[in-house]
Amino acid sequence: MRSYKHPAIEDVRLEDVFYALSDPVRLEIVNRLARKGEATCAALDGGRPKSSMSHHFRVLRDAGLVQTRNEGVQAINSLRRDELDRCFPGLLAVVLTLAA
Amino acid sequence: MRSYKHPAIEDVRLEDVFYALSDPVRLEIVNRLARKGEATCAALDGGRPKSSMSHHFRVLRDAGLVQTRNEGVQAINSLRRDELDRCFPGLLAVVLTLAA
DNA sequence: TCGCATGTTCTAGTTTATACGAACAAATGA
DNA sequence: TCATTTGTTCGTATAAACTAGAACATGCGA
Repeated sequence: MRSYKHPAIEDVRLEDVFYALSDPVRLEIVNRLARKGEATCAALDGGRPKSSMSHHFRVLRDAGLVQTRNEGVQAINSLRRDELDRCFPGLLAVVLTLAA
Repeated sequence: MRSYKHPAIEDVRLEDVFYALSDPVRLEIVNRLARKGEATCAALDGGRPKSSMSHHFRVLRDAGLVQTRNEGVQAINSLRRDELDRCFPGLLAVVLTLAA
């Protein structure tokens, strides 16, 4: 459980972001992270297996939406708000408004 | 070449819209339609085969993004701007700004 | 009526997701 | 040191997408 790859936000394509958001589970994750600020993977599984959640978080990381850091034994996830706002101004706000 | 299925905009889920926009070809189509207002399928193929374009337009229709009507032998496509703005306020504007 | 143009539908092939169990890695605490 | 917890990685099975050719339907003009 160590070393996550986070792409430079400039390398993220708009299509990648849309793709990441096209799955209900991931859209829910983004929505929850926006409200909670941070959350572990386990806190957001809906009874889904760990491997499935790990997969979805990875897609979100690859799309530049989520950043993950380790804290002890757990992984803390949060949105890359500032960077997203800089590179895709307005997008996150609309997504969070509509997904709420 | 007749009778297209256009879902009621209320039945369209946000994920469906994101999914439709997650393909570069389709994002390009949406972008072009926004500028041109209307266009036939043939006008927007980039040398791609007709069947591929037909597929992408169908995905866009199913996601509520595009409406198609027949005019003689050709199919005229356009964005469902007003309906999208009503059901997903702000979304199209952001998409078109960022995809430009 | 015949031929042409525009798209759709069908089908197949290849690729790409998704889901999930099992094995594994790392950190923590007993 | 050993068991526990959290999450990753691997392998595999199933489902869905993308691409594209071929056949087909429709409308129009010659």
